[in-house]
Amino acid sequence: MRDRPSPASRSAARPATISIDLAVLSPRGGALAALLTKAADARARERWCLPWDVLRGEESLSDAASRMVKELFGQPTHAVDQIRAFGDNQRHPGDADLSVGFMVLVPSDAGAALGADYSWFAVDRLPTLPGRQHTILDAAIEMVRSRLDQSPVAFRLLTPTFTLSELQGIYELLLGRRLHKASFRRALHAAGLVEPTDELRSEGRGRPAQLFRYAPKKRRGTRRGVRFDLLPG
Amino acid sequence: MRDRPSPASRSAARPATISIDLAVLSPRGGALAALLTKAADARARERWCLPWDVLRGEESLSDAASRMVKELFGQPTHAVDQIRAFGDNQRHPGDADLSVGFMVLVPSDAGAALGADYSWFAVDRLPTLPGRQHTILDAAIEMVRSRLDQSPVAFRLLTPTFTLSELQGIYELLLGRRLHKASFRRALHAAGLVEPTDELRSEGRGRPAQLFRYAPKKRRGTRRGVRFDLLPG
DNA sequence: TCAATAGTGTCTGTTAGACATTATGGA
DNA sequence: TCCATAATGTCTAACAGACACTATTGA
Repeated sequence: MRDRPSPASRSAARPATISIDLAVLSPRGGALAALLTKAADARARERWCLPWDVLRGEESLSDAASRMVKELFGQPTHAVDQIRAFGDNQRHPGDADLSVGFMVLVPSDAGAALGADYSWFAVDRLPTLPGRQHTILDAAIEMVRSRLDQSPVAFRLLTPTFTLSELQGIYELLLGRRLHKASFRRALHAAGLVEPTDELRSEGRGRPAQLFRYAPKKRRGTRRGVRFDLLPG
Repeated sequence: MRDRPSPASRSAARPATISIDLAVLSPRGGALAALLTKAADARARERWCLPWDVLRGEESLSDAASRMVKELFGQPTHAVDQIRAFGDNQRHPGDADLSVGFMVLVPSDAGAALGADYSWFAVDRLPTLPGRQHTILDAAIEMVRSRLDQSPVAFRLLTPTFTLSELQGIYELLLGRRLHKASFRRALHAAGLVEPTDELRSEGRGRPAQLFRYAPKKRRGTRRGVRFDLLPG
């Protein structure tokens, strides 16, 4: 590259097959879970893997991922975020040369119409996955955690209206750490991310909780990211 | 995807050519600059573009990027970070179906041996680039900015030893905002990222500055990212 | 001596983190 | 009534942000 690359060196290009792999994350039973699907491997054993497909025709990467999400969940379109490309020599169920991973966050009520080949697994209780897909899933989890305090990813894991305890639960799930309730609410109020509805929800015994919706105020004056108070543990 | 994809639908795969594109960033003349190279386009006009190459053989993505960096800069190996894959229908100089962008951060003294086909351009004074590479460069700049307070990217833009004013200059460059000197140093000390050497550097007139090196302490007790004080402006 | 840059001490308003208390439902 | 959960008020230590000052060199 110190000299301009010769046409000869560039001709070493090898056409490659590209897959799109989805890391679909959702809160299930108090834990962060990933959506896996059953696939028979070469020896006809049943194995679990991430939902994936090959990239078609002139389709763009994000269009392909959105199409797959629509096929999985139907009309309500969930946002997709590209993680990155994964091209090391790890195993992929489609033997793709290159896989582009996408992170999809869905609320706990999504996926009711999924077929029997699909199941949710808590991310700390995963079955064995093809090596590359395991890497993709790890990267997705790290991505959602790292974005927690900069972007409203938590709300994509919640139904349109939610209680503040549910919201706090999402943060605790992703941070793996208990948060302080009063400080959490104060920080949330300062961030101006939610607004109350006039509905309440009674959750067994105890005082009913007010329902909130995600309603970010235009711009918060402070440069700081939304940082929430942590318990000493 | 609600039903398992049929072999027929998966057979729609189209072999693709993949390029590796480098967004090499470095501080030059008080501004953040990108390394571009001259390339003749189809009509033999000279155009500038990011350094790129096709992905070869069984080479992994990061190996390919590292190889390109080594070819550009020689022995001292600079770290590479993948940005993401770029596959939309924007123009690429090699007409690659898919391009994987990498961010490379190099100090201001790197690149002395680069050929005449290479030149640094301040990122706010760029020539016209192929559309996809412009997108890659924008993503690289956003990436380095977003990582500033979470990971030690600033030190990769500095020589091994540096003055605190130089370090502060890097932060100001990337944040596009002046910082408060005393607060910057206090926050830096609290973060435990640097240690003084016993050398001084005299920079024209004024008191000579102590040289520091990057030496992160194992773990800072605070959960917070390294956040530096900002001037009101 | 002046100018210019390096580096430090201290003050203050804000807030993270913790405590305690009240509110409101179900069993 | 008791208990469980929701929601709010207040205290305190820590710190962001700012100001003012000292230190050390070249011109």
